[in-house]
Amino acid sequence: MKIGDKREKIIHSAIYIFAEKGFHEAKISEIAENAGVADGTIYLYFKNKTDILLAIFEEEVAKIITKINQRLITADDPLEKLRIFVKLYFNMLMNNKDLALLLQTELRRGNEYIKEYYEHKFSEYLKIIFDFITEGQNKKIFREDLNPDFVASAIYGAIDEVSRLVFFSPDKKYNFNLIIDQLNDLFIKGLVKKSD
Amino acid sequence: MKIGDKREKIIHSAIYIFAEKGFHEAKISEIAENAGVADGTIYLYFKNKTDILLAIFEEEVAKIITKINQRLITADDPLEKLRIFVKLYFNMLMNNKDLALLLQTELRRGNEYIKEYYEHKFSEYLKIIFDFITEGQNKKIFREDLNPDFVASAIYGAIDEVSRLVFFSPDKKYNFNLIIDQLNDLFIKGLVKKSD
DNA sequence: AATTAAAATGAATTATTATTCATTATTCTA
DNA sequence: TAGAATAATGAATAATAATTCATTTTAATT
Repeated sequence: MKIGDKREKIIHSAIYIFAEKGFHEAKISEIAENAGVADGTIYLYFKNKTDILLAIFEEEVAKIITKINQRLITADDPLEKLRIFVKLYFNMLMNNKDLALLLQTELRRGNEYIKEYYEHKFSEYLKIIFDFITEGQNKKIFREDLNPDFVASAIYGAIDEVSRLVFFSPDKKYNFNLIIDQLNDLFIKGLVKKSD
Repeated sequence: MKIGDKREKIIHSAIYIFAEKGFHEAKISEIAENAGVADGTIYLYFKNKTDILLAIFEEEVAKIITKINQRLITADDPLEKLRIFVKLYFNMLMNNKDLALLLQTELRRGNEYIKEYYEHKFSEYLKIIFDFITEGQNKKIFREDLNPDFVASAIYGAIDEVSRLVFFSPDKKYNFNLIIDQLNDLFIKGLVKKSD
């Protein structure tokens, strides 16, 4: 086994077990078993249980933010940026269910260690949206009367909750592209029927 | 002290402590101390720690749903129902910060005991929105191409996340009525500037 | 192949807290 | 008001699970 592989394995087992049971109900011994290592081995790679959670946030969230930002700089129309963001972010959630559930539950906790992280890193997420909203307002494409902070939170929260609808309706077969289009449509055009 | 008062006191202390620390970090002894009773007393009113959490969900969420439904039947325009819902629900979150934080964190957990509750009771929330959305579509007020399930989740998630923005920006003084108006505006008219 | 160094193990330890229950206080009843 | 019944207490118990570390295994070096 390559160096570094073991750490990766532990991280991925932890994402899975944390998502499955929640941080506190997840036992180190379960993570170790799932990763195929001994309990003690985990402590060679991580200071303690919390340290695993923080490593997941630090590393995995950073990957996502980087990926989204890289894609967004290829567009310059704010409307297109919104569409790209919704598509990328929603698809990312769908393709990383365990990580998504973990972020959605544990990132919300009030724990001191997480709170610090939350306030710092989570705002980067919102900043991505905030930026193309204000850009759109400056370019007179988006309405200027809406506070971009509220809009950023609203869009983020909406995507998040719709992803949970999908996760918790395992019986239903959803068309992800349809969901993405409809979310964009709702944000862009609103609910009300156009009088044409 | 009146009969029943003690149970109420424990419930309210639990809401406070659970919201502050999270369910698992909250100690029975802390809840007892805050409520001004002995640790053992809590077990005269509740089977165990989880039972307190479930009681909070059962009782407090039921109150909210009842209140919203009672108010909604006084309106018949779906657009007005949307406005009423957003206003009532957002204000409820603002006026019950501890309960709001508790619902937002613990209701998302994957625990078996909560999952059962979540799937049953949480859907009642979404059903409220779902109903006036479909009503609006049937009356040709709302666009019919949007899946009302997605819209319900999106609206719920948006309000929830904006409430967290407010909770976690204690320095900023937000005008709640402005937020409510802007949320409604976003849902109803969308982001894009009207070409007039 | 022998020696040293690094990595991994998992049983034992430790710390934490939910829960119990023998005891005490309070309230009710006749 | 005495005696029974009910409610409350909180120190002791029990259960759980994170963490440690003496020992073993594997890898690297000469």
